[in-house]
Amino acid sequence: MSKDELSPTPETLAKQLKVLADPKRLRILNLLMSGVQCNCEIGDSLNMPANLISHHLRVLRNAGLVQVERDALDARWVYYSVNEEAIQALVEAFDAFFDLGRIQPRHPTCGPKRMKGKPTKKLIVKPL
Amino acid sequence: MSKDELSPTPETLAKQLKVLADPKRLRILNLLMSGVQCNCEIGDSLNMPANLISHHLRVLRNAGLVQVERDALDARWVYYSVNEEAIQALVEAFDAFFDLGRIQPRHPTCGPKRMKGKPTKKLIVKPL
DNA sequence: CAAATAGTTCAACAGGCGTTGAATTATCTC
DNA sequence: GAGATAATTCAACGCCTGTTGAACTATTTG
Repeated sequence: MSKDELSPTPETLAKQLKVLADPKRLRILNLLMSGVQCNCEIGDSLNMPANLISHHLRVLRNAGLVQVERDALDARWVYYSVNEEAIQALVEAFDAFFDLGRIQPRHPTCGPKRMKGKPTKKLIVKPL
Repeated sequence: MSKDELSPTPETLAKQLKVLADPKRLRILNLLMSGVQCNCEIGDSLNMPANLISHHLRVLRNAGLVQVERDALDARWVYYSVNEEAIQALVEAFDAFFDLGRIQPRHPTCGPKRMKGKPTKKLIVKPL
């Protein structure tokens, strides 16, 4: 049985995917899921300038995918971590949208006029 | 037990998500999964010019997410359909990358110097 | 208080890409 | 063959955004 969550609208899903559709942001997320959290550590691993990391982390934070903490002993250090609930919700939305169970058989309302009687028969022939 | 597929590299996943991170392309995919397949029908449903639809369908086709057929009786009509195997693989890659089971406990290699002994204790305090 | 450190913010540039309108191709009808 | 139809391709514009370097804030150290 396929998932019974209602799939999100294309607009909202596209907005979330736009945040993820960047290699460096995904590399940052990848590190965060591996337990790396210090901002400077991310910069070292990815060979990225600190300000660029700040920028991408801000995008991820605005999307609610990432959380921030400050070190209690030395407030200059900040630690980022993945928001598990948000990731969970995102995966569910993605899976619901692309659930293969949603795929319906073809039912075109247009096409050659003479096909009016039985419009949904064999097609193919030339793959273009 | 979580999925045992190895998660894709951030670069390859970002490339695939870039294709999906567009509202109109997602709306097209949404229609294709609902059984609508005629190019003109998509244009009617979405109030989009035909050439723009062609453009987006090309992007989706280059990504392998969509297939094309021509009408056997009237070759002017083309019908698009979702490539189920590609969608399946995409969902699996997405789920594998964002599998919460991948999340490791924090193990920072940097931080305040005096914390050298036990670096991974309580932090939080100010949410910034 | 001055210097150093971790991180953020700002301004500006450059490339990519979605959008648009017109031209082009391919096919079918009369 | 002429005209109509479905779709694609082409050229051009404009905006969004990732990137860069410098300035700025906040905090800690000596």
